[in-house]
Amino acid sequence: MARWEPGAEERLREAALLLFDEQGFEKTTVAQIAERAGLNRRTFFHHFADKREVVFAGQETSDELIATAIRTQPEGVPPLPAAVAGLAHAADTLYEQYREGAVLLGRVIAASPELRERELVKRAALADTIAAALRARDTNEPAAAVAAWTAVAIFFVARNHWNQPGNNRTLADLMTATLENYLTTAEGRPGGVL
Amino acid sequence: MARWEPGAEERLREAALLLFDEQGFEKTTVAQIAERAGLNRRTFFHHFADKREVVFAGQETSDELIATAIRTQPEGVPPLPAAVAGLAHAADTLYEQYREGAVLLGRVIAASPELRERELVKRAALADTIAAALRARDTNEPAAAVAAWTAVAIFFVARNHWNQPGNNRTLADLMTATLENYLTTAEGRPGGVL
DNA sequence: CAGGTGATTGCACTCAGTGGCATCACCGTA
DNA sequence: TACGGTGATGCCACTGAGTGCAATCACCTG
Repeated sequence: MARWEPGAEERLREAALLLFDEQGFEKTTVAQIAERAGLNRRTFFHHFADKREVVFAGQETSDELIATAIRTQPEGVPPLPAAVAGLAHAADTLYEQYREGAVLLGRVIAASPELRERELVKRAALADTIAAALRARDTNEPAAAVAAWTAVAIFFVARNHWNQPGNNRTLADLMTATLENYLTTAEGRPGGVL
Repeated sequence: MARWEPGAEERLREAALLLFDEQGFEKTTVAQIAERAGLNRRTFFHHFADKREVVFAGQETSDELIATAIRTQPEGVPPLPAAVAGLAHAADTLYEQYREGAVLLGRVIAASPELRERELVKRAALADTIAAALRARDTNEPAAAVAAWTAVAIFFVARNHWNQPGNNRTLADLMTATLENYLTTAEGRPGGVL
């Protein structure tokens, strides 16, 4: 007989998400999360660096995958389409599986300023990864940074659609459409609404 | 004779910046800041909502100014150039005065993850303002969000150059140059005629 | 069976942030 | 001059996040 029930981390994550959804992130204490998971407050901090991390854990963006997906785009492809294509490829591999939990997750994050703040950090890290990959394709530094942030914006705009309860298009599909729409709209031509 | 020395808020800000620069943000306690400013710990929180805010206070982005600057761009101008032009116009009015303090401020923020995190929140708020202004110019929703984040990226890339000790170009000038460079290299349109 | 490993726990601590209340110069008004 | 309101400041006590350290104890290995 095991001394501890297995899956402590998963239990903590689940308890946290439910409590955050019920009471809000700010009104939920780590002690409550631990108690619902049948664990000690101290144990929570052995699994997650802080209270916010429990929401984002498991969403490792796999920098390696994204970077190589961008680097291996055909040579002639300009930076922004290359970044979006690489990101879309990686997104299909990484994100498509989370589809069920994504709605709850999105609601919880949207409801809390502190969690939105942490998500921005993830965004920035993603942008840095993309920018580095673009520089490796000989894009100059300022353009790489700007294109990276544009690609990230496209990713999150697409993800917000993908998150919608009724949606059944793939994330990669939505990203391509968002890029298309952005480029045609930015040029001032009518049409192309996502 | 006044009961209190005037300029408490300014004294707190100055003490905080110096201490952050000397010891780092994380190793500095609010009690230390207050003590150096000759004030009570509690008083600090009467002036600033939290420890991070003392760094960003006074950098109000004046949403109103930016929004109108974007909205009043000539009608034919497409979203991204309109956003950048409006932002550049507002930047000249708002930022050019802070030039002296900007180097120290930049160094302090760059050195602390917590402060970089807070700066991202300001970025996101700026992007929301810009996106709203673009929608008011009849840009469709997804394109407005993407163009807004691109404009913000251009702004911060330009600001990093502007922050450099040797620099003597204006922020607006650098923004225009960054946009120019981005359009010619990143989106794959020869000549960069957006 | 002895010893090491690792997940868990308990305790005590620092520090951010908050709420409530007291203080007291200053200002306007009677 | 007196009086009451205002607002910046100070003090006390509290909650809760996050940390350091040591102890526990099932399980594994030699």
